[in-house]
Amino acid sequence: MDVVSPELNSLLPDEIMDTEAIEDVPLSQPSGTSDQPESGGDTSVPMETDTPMASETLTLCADATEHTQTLTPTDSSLSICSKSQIPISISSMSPLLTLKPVLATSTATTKTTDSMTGTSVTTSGLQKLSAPFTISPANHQIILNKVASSQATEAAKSVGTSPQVIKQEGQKLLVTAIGKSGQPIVLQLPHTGSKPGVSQVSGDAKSPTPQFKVVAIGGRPELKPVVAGTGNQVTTLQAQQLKTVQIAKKTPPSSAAPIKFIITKTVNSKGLSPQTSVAPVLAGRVLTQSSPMMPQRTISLSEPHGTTIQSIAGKKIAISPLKSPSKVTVVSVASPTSNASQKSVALPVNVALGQQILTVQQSTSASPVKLATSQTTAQNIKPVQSVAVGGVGSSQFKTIIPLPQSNVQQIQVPGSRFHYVRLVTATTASSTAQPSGPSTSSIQTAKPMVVSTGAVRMSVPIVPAQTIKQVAPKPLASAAQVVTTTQTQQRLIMPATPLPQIQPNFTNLPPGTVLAPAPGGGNVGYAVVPAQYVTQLQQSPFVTIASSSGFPATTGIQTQAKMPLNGLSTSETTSRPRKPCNCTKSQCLKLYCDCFANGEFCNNCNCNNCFNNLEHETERLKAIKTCLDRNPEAFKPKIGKGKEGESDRRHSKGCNCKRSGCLKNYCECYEAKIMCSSICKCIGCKNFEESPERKTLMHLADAAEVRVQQQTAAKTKLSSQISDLLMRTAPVITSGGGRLPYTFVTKEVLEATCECLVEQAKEAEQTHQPQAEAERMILEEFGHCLMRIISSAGKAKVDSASVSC
DNA sequence: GAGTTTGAAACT
DNA sequence: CAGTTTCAAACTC
Repeated sequence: MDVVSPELNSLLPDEIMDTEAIEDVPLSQPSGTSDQPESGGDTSVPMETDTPMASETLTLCADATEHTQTLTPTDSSLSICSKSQIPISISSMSPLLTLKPVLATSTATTKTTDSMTGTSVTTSGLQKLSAPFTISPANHQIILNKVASSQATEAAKSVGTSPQVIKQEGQKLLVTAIGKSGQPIVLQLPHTGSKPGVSQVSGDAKSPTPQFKVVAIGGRPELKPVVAGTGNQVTTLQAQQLKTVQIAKKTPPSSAAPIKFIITKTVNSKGLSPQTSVAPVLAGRVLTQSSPMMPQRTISLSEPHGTTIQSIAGKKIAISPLKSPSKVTVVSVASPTSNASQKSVALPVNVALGQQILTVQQSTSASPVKLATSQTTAQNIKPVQSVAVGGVGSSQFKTIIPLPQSNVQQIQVPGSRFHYVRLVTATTASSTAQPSGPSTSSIQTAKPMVVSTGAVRMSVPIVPAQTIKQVAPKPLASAAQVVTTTQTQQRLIMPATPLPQIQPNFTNLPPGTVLAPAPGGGNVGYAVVPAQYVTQLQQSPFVTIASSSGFPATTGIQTQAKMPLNGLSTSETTSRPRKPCNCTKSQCLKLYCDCFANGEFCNNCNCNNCFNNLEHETERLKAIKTCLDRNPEAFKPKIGKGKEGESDRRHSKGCNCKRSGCLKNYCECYEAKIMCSSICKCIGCKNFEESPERKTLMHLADAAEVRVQQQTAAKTKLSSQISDLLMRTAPVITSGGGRLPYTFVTKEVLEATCECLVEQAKEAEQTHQPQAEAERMILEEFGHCLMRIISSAGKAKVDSASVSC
């Protein structure tokens, strides 16, 4: 069941690689406290799910109020409450339930709502979900009660907690709690249990239409029943559609990691294919059901480290960047095709929690990442390329998002760090099992990848750069590829379909790279979108990815990576608005364009005929490929550390200046505020340590800077003085010094003055004075009024002074 | 703001 | 790899 290769596993953080939960089905107490500092600052994150179906709701409630979710619709229901007395009850026809609750205390409330269909997902304050379970075979319900923390901690022991397995008639519900904070709780409801040691009882043959209606997690009082159909009946019965709802729960700073729930529902609308596979991926874990012949349904409830919320329903994807430290971008892609025989959603999610990676993969290969993969899925697995580009300690995540037919919509919530990407995969009727697709064996490359069956595939690996460096830099088989680069920024790549024709070397992909499907090719492309550029995409209908702003630059390399030529720090560069380009002929697809060279999309630029945007994914991809072909390091920072042992930054290639003396910004070294080095080929260089010209220039620059600072300070001081003066003079001075003249212009005075002016105007009108004369008369009267006011003011002041004296 | 200078990128 | 051209930023007026 493991999909992650051992070597990769070894590289992954413990939190991510804690996969024992899945395999170890035995019950275990939820782990203890979460070490996760992440705050629950974000209280709610709206999620958007596309649910063509009627509203379906899965509710997990953890709030103080006692919520008992009992989903006892016809078939099955899932209800999880984390309240102390609140049970998690799961009822399905033939469920095999594995519950691995993580001890997570989260107060964050996440709500996902599908306005279209009314599907809503709500997660709130899910607190320690823990055993014991209460299983009532009679009504197919499993009640998971919150266990006292002490129990949980004991059972949890160090980090991981063994999963709790509840067997119930062939279906299983996996609630996986990862011992460490930040790890997901996965609830999986495969129709048939394939795991050893788990009694596999076929679902109730009489089970009604298999449906999962789980949408709400958290403290929403109104809980809707979750209906989970048995996997057995899927074949021709009800129209099924794949629905995936992922709910992320935020974790308060002190509490355990937030819980993210992913609920995936596969609904075959046409019932064309008996095989329906849903591979929910939660917090880096993918639980897949493997039942070759049986339709699969998986409900995954995961608790991500961060506040990420994923809502995947049908065709929509919600991506929510997290607050640091859990800088996680979650991307979900679902593209159920109406008549696709197999509708599967693979939601492999690699979530980097801070520096952590959560990798969820769907494959049968034994990898540290544990997942339940349906065999049927394997049959239908299409090649999925998940590229994890992790910059060394990069402070940002980049996301490569499969762009299904350019149907990516950005959903952004103002004021929220959560960014959502809606990926609408073009409907392909041929999503049926594709033998030509990557074989399962290829998928089993034991490399971090995510393979999903059906038309939709998702892979969201986020690899911390420092954690993984060269995992699979080499292009892999078409089926699955994992590319890990030492890019300074982390990227999130979500392949949704077979690899596009253009497969540039991801190792050097620039941030913001969009890997688009080849023209006329597959319906899915790749978009590499740096998180910090999400804002650039607000106007873009395609992709939205958000990033957390608080990514700290952990390493010098990282800082340098984000340090453009100007030598600014990462925070500086990210916070400072990028200078707009003015390209006219390059279409912003050549390195002439700074935006393109920096891996950014043009935004608010002055360029003409710009192709450096998501609207021109293909062209941009080609351009990137061209640049990489020409120079594999074209998109790498030019300013990096020097030779080993050298701490000073230096230009990677050196400059070639001839006339500027390397003392103008023409020189890239000078522009980066670094001195030329031995690798420079400049002529007449004056940009060296002892250069008098350089010193003079530096002094001048310093002097200018000081001057600017002084001017700024002077302006500030002057402004402050003016404000202070106004503040002091505005109010009437009643004691001592009297009042300034204008303070005598009270309302009454104004009214009187106006009356005088009006009277003067009337008089002029009555006397038939010309307009000019009338104006003169009025102005004259106004002058008289002013004189009287001033006179009165002076008199009053004198009187006041005399009185005071 | 227009024109010039400059050097990296692109091209041959 | 070197020479040339293209390009956009930097700079000057």
